Amino acid sequence: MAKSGVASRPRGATSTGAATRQALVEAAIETLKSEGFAGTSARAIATRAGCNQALVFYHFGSVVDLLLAALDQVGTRRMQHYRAALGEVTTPAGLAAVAADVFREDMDTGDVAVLVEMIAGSSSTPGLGAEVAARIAPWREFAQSALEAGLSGSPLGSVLPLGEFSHAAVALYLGLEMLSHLDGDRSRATALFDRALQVASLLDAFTTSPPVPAAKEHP
Amino acid sequence: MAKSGVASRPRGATSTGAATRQALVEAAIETLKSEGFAGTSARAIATRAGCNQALVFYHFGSVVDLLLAALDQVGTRRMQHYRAALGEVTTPAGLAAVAADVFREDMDTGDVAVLVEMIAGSSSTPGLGAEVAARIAPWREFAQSALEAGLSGSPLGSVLPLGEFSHAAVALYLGLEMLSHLDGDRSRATALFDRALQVASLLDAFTTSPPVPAAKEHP
DNA sequence: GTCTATACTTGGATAGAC
DNA sequence: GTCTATCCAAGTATAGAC
Repeated sequence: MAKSGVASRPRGATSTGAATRQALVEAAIETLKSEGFAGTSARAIATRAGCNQALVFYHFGSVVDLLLAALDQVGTRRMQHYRAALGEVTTPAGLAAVAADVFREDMDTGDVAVLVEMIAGSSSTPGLGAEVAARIAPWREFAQSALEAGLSGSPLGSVLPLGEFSHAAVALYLGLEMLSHLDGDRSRATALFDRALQVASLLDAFTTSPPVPAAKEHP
Repeated sequence: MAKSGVASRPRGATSTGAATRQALVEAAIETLKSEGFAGTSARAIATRAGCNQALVFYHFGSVVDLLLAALDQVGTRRMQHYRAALGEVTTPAGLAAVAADVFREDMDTGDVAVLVEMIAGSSSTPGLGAEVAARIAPWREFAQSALEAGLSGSPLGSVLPLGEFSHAAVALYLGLEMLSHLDGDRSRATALFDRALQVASLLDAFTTSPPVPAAKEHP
């Protein structure tokens, strides 16, 4: 009911405040990445957003609610990107290649660190755990559909227990991010994805891939 | 220097203070498990230990130093237990059975949650990351020797890149704990270990190996 | 060694001026 | 919508009595 239409805002004013709202979300994300859950206070966020601490409570009511909004943002952002990257993946090697790519990006952006910090931080705030869990669930579903897509051509697809594998995939992803972030060394994780690509390519070779209309990739 | 010998303590006195020191470490562990890194303050720990908040600083100098002592304690404790459980494992199925057992225990005790909280909490305190990383390293080494032991009889042992796999194993372990702890649902993780046991048993069957003593217990 | 008391800092949250 | 000012709770850490 508030937040209503058209917003006849005065000349030159800094928009409707939606801009600062967005700035706060973005600042919350960055603060979670670099300072962790324990270091992400209303003051720290506001400073990074270049605005006043009180605005956190005006726009979001509380710090944790802002943090959840940040988690939502990073979630939908990454999910869109993952879906696009998954694109026309139909083979194990294709899946592995995309996974390696995407993981490398996630190391660079640090987006997954936001997830990790929110999960670990959940223990300290009553009720937060359930909220975070609800926002993690889609990732498991996505992982499963990715596995299905990548193994659709392979006999493995109908044999492997994809429900359990998808859970493992999410867990592994989070664990790798956590360890890489800890010592700042992503080489171990990338080496692992390289290896996965090798194995997947081997799988491809064993699978008679009949149609596969020579992809529409462009160089 | 300090902490010197023999401590001719008065009759009936509560030992030399080593007892409260230990109580503080134990309380720190429990607080990390239930309140998370962000919720683990000197006051919270002292309350749980049944002593005064000032003793944290008397015995450990700072909260983070106590937390690191707690991490050490949980680390050596679990490492001892893991080594014992690994015992005479020489086959994939044996390894999988032990791993499932041990993970189930870790879910119950929550010891791995301490690791996870410390890793995630590292971001918020300068210098803590390196300390924690140093204490994680032994786990990767242990995982590797466990894999070597479990695959010693199998041709897989000489083919698989154990260095990379051990890193993945640690990451997976941490990730599974994190997710299980989040929604309080350990069924997904245990289902996964059950599945691993099936696969490992299959591997055993393909490997002509001498009579092997069966796993110690089964449901 | 352990406690009480206290100094100082930071954080969450609200009221009110602009 | 945004800022200043402020209240209050909680945290780290130290000093000093017992």
